[in-house]
Amino acid sequence: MSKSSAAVIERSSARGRGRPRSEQARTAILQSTLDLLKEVGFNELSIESIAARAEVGKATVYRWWPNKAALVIDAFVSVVGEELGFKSKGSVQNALRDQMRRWTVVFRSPLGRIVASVIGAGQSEPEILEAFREHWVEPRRREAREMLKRGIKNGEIKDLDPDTILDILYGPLYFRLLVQNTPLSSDFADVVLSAITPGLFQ
Amino acid sequence: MSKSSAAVIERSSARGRGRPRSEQARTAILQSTLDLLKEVGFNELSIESIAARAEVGKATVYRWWPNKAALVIDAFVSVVGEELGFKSKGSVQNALRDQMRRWTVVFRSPLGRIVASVIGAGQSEPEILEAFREHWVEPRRREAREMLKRGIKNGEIKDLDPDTILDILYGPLYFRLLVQNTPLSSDFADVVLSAITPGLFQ
Amino acid sequence: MSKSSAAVIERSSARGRGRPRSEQARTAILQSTLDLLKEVGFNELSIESIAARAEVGKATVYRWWPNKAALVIDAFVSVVGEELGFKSKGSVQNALRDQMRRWTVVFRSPLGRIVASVIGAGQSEPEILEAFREHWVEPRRREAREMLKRGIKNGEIKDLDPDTILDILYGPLYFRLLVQNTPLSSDFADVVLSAITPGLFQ
Amino acid sequence: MSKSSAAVIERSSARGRGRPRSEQARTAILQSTLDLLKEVGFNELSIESIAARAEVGKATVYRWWPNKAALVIDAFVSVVGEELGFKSKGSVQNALRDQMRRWTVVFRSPLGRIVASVIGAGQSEPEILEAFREHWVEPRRREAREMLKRGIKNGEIKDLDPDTILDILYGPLYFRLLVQNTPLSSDFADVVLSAITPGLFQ
DNA sequence: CAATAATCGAGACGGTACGTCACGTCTTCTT
DNA sequence: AAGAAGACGTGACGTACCGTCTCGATTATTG
Repeated sequence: MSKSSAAVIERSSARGRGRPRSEQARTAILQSTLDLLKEVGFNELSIESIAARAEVGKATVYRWWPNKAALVIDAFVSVVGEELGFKSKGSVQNALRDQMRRWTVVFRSPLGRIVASVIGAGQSEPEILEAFREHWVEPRRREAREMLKRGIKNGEIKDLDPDTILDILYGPLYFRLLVQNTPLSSDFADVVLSAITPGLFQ
Repeated sequence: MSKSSAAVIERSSARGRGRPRSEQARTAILQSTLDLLKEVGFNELSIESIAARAEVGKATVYRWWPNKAALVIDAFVSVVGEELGFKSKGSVQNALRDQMRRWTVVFRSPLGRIVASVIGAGQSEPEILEAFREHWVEPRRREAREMLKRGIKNGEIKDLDPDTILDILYGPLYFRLLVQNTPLSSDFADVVLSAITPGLFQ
Repeated sequence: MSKSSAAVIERSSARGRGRPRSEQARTAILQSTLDLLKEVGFNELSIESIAARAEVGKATVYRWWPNKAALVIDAFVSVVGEELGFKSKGSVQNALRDQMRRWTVVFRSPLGRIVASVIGAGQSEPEILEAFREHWVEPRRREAREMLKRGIKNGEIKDLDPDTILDILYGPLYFRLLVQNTPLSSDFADVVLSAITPGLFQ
Repeated sequence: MSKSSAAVIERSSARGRGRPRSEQARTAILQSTLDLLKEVGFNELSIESIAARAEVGKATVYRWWPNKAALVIDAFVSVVGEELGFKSKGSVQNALRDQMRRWTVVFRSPLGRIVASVIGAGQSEPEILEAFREHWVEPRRREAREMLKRGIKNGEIKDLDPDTILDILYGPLYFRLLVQNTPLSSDFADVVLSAITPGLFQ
């Protein structure tokens, strides 16, 4: 979390001569963005209101983020913690169940609405989607892929492409997050995993 | 197409005294909306540009649709054909495979981008999501549910909630449509179905 | 005065199809401009404040005037009455004295500060100066030139270029208006005319 | 040039402890100001662009000049040479003709545009006008006044207030400089002087 | 067949937010 | 202490659309 946005905005960077960037302004902007994102959603979110709430000049926002999309991504990334990693030490199956359940919790929280907003905004702005994949999907997939590969190697699960497996497992959760046809309960995670279990585990 | 917008705009059948609504204007507006939706996405879509392209007064748009969302929904609904119904007459499994494959084709077409735009826009505007479910998801689910119930009754598939099954089957397709991490090939439909088969079919 | 600004902004103009221009808005904008011009001067004058005071959208200002300069000129011209024409019916000499005296009065009034502002602004923006000459200098010169030509024809004054004569007569008044080294009294007009009399009248 | 800016900025002769003021920076700033004043005029002149062109920190400009007006005045004063003094040793009339001709040359030069800019800027900012009178008008008037008084005393010219005479003689030149209705030729100086001669010289 | 009435296009209206620019101030390191 | 660099909060710029409104013109039904 600490230097999360460094991935998007190159700070540090040789320490130039002028007045250094205000960390306070940066934090206030990201926080205001998150707050407003939750309150009004991406479409109604205006740079003007972000700057006003952060008590910051509009130009300071534009100095560091080229557009609303980049700012939203950065705010989003800055808040993405480690709470979604795999914690179970047991079988692959247990680890998956445990983590999928935790995702349903996250998806029901305000962070879930932000994730949905970001994917939604990404449908109009490719770079948002790109950043979403890079900063949200990929970091989680990296870990999951390793675990699945281990499972494949030790014969616990069938030899399928790990990314395909993950699309199948998490796709339904995203579907309910985004389409909201049915509430996203923890049970749903269990059902999805159970349904896939015979086809996945040997 | 005929009664498409009737769902949103209740046109009086009483046939008042004045000049009747111009069918040409209505069609041109919906078509311009679809075209621009494909070109620039929902966020960058402006009523101003729609009216200009349709060669129509802005007030004519506002007279018939209360906001951009309603217009997009109506345009979307007007273009949703019947081409996505179940056609196979064989087993449930074959019908599913056949239709899932056809969905990947649709999702790769311009209509796929529109579906994605509508879901995306729906993340900020609940009524768009509501309309998406009502006019897109539900009509297709109705048919699919019947088929699954038949499969359950005749013992071909396990006794699970049909909607849950459909979320599991189609969720991954929507995931790829929306997140675009991997191209949506027809093979993917087969893989999803295969993976779910042992857990679904008895 | 009534349709004075028509010279700058072409109104009337065949009566297009759309909603007609709001005369009320136009008047309020010109009046606000004059008021603010007197209060803060040309440099500190902002379109934003003009629009706010006129209770008008900023875009309405920009729709009709390309920039601050054009607006100031138009406001300026709209207030230029006929009070500066030649009224005396006697000799050319009497007419000149009478009018030069009246100019010193005008130059000491708020209108004088506006004239000075316009000339001042014109030093940075050529089109302001152009408009000043066209809408202020030239209309007055036309009349004066005729009178001088009559005086030359009937032998009252020497045969010099009328514009040169007028530059000599009015230049000193403008000098005091602009440089403000000495207050512009009516007496000064008399002194200038007296000094030039032996060289001008035969 | 040497003590030019002393009039505006009182530089301490006490020679404080720290790094002394950079003469190079001061010169570069004044030169950039003059250059840009010629190029874009007073209104479009920005401290930002002056500092950039002088390759100087913005704060360095603000440290020594309180505002744009003071800087322009200082730059203007720094460039005002002695080349406009009276050189002719003959009659007052010859001296005036000679000098007025030289003024038309100056007014057509870049310095003429600067003089015009300064007077123009002075219409919005009184201190500029004040400085213009003090540093430009008055030094020249001092000399001219003496000469006129001599002429009055020896009977060459009539007993009129010298400043009034000078306003009458130079007003028309300033008028053409500022209003630009007619090019400022040397001939014009002769015409003005000739026209005033019978009323001025005995 | 005229009168009435709702629609149409066009486009101006008061607004809001955009992204940019310069303001004058400040904070850092360098000279 | 002064310099350059450059970030800061502020506020106006000129533009694009918003959703509303007023026009003249058009096209129906109704008396």
